[in-house]
Amino acid sequence: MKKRAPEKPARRGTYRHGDLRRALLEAGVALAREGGPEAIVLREATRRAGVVPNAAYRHFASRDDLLQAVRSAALAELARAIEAELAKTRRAKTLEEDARGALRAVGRAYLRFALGESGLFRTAFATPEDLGLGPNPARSGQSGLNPFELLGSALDKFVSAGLLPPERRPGAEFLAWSAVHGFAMLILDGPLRPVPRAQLDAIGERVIAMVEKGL
Amino acid sequence: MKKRAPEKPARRGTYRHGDLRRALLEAGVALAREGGPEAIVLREATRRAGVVPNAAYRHFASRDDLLQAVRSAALAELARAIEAELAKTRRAKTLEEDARGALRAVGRAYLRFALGESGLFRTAFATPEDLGLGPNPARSGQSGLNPFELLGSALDKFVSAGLLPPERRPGAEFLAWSAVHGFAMLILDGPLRPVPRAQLDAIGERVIAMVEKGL
DNA sequence: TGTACATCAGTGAACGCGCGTTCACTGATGTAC
DNA sequence: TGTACATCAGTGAACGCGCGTTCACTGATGTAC
Repeated sequence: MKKRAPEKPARRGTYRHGDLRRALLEAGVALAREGGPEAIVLREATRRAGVVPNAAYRHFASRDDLLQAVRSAALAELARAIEAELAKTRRAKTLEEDARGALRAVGRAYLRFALGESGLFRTAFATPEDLGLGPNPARSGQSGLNPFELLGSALDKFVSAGLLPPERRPGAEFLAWSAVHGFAMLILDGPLRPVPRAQLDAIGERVIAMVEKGL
Repeated sequence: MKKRAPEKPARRGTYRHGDLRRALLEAGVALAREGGPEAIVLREATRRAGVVPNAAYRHFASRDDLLQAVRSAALAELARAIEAELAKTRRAKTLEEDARGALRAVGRAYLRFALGESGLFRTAFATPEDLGLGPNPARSGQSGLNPFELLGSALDKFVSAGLLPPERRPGAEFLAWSAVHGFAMLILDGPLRPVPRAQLDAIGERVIAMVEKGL
């Protein structure tokens, strides 16, 4: 029984909103954070922005257009989370330690984001029109790399360190990504949901170790 | 622009249907096969069964009740697919070869099912109330084992063959499952969707190899 | 074997829901002269 | 500096959609006597 805000706009004072596009996008991100992609509801976003429902159409062509914008924002937030974890781990003594550290950091950050921001995580992977492995500033962190590219650069280090034969480098992203992504999915809407967090973290470490060893 | 069947029941002759519960379940499975869990629509199932919409409530408490029944059927079908693949691979010379063969069979069947029956696959993992790793005849194949248990028994062979230290056996299902499940998800509604099938199969083999090596 | 009756599977009609989206509008802003 | 006007952001009202679900009903079946 959610209390429902009145359909009419909240008080605003000015006739013009000023920055409605940004307000709608932020409302969309908030909705996604709270309830995943299906919680991104045009009318609710306009309610939160204090504006009449159809006003959204000045800034987004459709509900899906808003969804895709939120999705990009979610990917960018994931990229920043990975970057932050990488920054904590930098500077190992050997190339090998450095490479291993980077891959584990990417994996850990990915899993932490999936569990801690599950709404945004699910939104980031909501069935997309543009699948977007390629460079895209709207989906990148401060480094200008998106999550996929960040994983790729960790794998490049594996090659540099001699831990991964160059001929197995192409496509290696998908191996690592599959393991960690699958684990996240089994938790988020799969059979691992009831397992307590501490135990999940332990299995998560094993998943990452499996990738490291199995690549 | 789907053509819409008339809401009124198709001709039937008899007032009683005879086996409406089964008919609704089968319609539900067909819908899931065609379009995944969200395609399981009560009214459409009753249309296909040639019955008025509310007749469904004689046999299912709600739409979700039907969904869960379809979900169990989908899991059972997955179990049978795995069993079929296992049956093809049986009888290797050594325990070791046998174990590896079993694990690869499970992985291959899982991926083939995910790609070939993506609607049922997604339904099998639609967010569940009963998460169901435990034994459940409605979700099992001929062996009486459900998909999770079939994976488990392949891993038991790894332990018997000395390929996996017994202390790492608990939870090993989740490692293997994560990798293969994640790969399936990246294809079904993730960034691997546009990749051609042949290439996916190749990466799939590498994912399974990673699990085998990384466990 | 025949009839009365309880059972309950399927019918008929109707709800409310909240959404995305369209249309014709109004009124604030900023630019051209 | 002052006014006329085009622009276009936000308003107001309304749709249709198809769904899941509820209610009071009808009519076939099978069982008890």
